[in-house]
Amino acid sequence: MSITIKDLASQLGLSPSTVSRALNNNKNINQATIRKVQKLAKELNYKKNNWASALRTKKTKMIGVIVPSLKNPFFAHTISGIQEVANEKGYRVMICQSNESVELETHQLNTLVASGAEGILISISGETESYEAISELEESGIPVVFFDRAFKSVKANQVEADDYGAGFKATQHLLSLGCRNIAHLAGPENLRNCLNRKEGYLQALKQFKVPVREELIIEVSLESDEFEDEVIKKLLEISPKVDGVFAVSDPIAVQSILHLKKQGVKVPEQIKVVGFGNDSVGEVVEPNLTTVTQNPYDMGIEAVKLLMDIVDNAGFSKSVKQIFVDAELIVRDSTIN
Amino acid sequence: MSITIKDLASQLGLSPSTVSRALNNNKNINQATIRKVQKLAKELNYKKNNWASALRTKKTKMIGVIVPSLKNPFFAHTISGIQEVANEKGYRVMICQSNESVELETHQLNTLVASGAEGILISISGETESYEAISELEESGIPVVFFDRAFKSVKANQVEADDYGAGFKATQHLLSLGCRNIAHLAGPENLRNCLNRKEGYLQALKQFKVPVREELIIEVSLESDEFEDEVIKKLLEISPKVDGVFAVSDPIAVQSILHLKKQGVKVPEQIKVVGFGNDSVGEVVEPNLTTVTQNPYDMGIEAVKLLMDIVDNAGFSKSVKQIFVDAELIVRDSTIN
DNA sequence: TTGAAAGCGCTAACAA
DNA sequence: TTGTTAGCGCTTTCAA
Repeated sequence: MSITIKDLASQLGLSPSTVSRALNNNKNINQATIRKVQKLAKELNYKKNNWASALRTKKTKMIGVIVPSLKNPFFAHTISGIQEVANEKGYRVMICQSNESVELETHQLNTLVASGAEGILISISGETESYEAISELEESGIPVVFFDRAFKSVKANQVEADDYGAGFKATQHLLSLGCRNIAHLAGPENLRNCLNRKEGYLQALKQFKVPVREELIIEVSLESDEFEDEVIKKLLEISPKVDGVFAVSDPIAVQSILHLKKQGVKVPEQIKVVGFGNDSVGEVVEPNLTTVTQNPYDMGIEAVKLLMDIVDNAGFSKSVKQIFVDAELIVRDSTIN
Repeated sequence: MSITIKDLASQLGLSPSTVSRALNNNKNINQATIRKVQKLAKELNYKKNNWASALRTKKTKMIGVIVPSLKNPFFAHTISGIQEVANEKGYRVMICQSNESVELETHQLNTLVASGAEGILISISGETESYEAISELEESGIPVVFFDRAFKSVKANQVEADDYGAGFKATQHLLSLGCRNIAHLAGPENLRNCLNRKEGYLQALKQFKVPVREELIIEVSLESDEFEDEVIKKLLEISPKVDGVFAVSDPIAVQSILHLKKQGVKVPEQIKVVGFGNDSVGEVVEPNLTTVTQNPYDMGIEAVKLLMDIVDNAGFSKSVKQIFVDAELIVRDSTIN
């Protein structure tokens, strides 16, 4: 079929090992030979067989990434960061989606292992509650780094947005504008970062000595398609009247704004809204959405760097690193007029 | 390191070949043996080494996808469709981004080949002008299917939106609403689908006997970040006054609306705007954007099906298939009040 | 129904 | 600096 090292070797009257060395720019080899070999390789359009090489060296030069969904721009950006750095270091990246399903997630994990991923970056699905499948991986020597979403109870290598700080900043912003009845549209309880955003919200209230009211915290699905009129109705029935909303994500915040406007509520005059994540929709909705940004691209870069460090120093460092990527408040029209 | 067929064999007192057969559910083998082997495999958490297997069988069960950018939701959706079908058929998918650069694109192509992709799905970068690198692939026996973006001059297997029909529908919609001075914000000339959208625009004008005016066709970058005030200024200086805009993409259309509003122009009263692609931003901008949708998910599915057909009947069918996925007009507030 | 042996393409000791 | 040899883990003849 396609051309192999053996073919090159026989055409040049060299041994396969010499050709291999020449192709890999080995130092103990004649420069002239290198040129000769590489010239013919190019001519014949030789392409190295990565698996044969991987089989021999046990280095696949491949890492895996599992995200809940590529359709989420946040992950699209993270992956761009990951690929950027990985490719620079000569690593390929295999991207999988879990579609927020544990079953699929486990399947993808297995596939990645069977394909010889040297390390795995994962942002767990909303459903995932057990760390078992993943800890098994680590025991078998494949390092794992969590990014964006991790387990709340497990100490593991991870890179996260500083969700706590971000939730705090968002809420503080509303408080400093005079809001005292701030609702929080919260994400699922099992996702640590959603939880942390909520913690930030609670902490900010505490610091401003505003009592927490449970009815102001409404759990919503992260799928903004599933956003329901119900949520806004519930919100508007609360008394004393809600004057600020901190939403767990920008799409949710945008949906809220759209629904609020439909109900005749003026944003920001009557209710101020802050989102989370600096999604592009926030720049389009009117009023433009105030939000906190998580710098997904940077997060991807931090995550893959951490993973590569571990992969390169295989086995070393029993310690665990947790990196927080700073969040930043972006003030737009949905809170200030 | 990790557990191999040999390990299983020695623990069971069987030969590696028997174990291999048992794991692959070969028919010429005792059912009891199969059970025994698979039980132990599960116990010891055996994971097949895909490369070793690929090296032997020449079947990698892997296909590659190259897209300009994952950040473009269109491609994110297409890829979801691709992965869905591919995974169902037991294929893995390797996703690469070209970042709209030919150089990177070629590099990714090489990597995919070296990694043993059995077929490649590609949506070419805005820069790519030569078909050479890709035809080389096909000669070496790796089938290629283009999707969404292909070369205008080359007959190849491809799945595209019916850009022509979509451009026609969009323009026809504006014409039927009474617009007679319709500007077209066009994409780069080397992308066939951009060209086809323009052709649809031209054809619709012709059918309505509206003369084409070159100054109404303004070429813009596809990167909506790079959208310039200039474009709108130029647009507003044209006389007789522009009363409709057909933009090559939704982000461009949205940018236009935002800039028009900034200039005090009322949409749709003074200028009606139609986009292309049914991007989520279109549902958020005010007025909501009228657009034509390309069904990216379906396109991904069609493309991967076509590829898998070719891969499965390797070498067969010297003929070339071109599939057009129907586009559909979605009327919203940016054209009707 | 099972086993022995060979080989996919590559690389790394070791020897020359 | 180059060649010889062996083997990564798997599958597949061929023989038993």
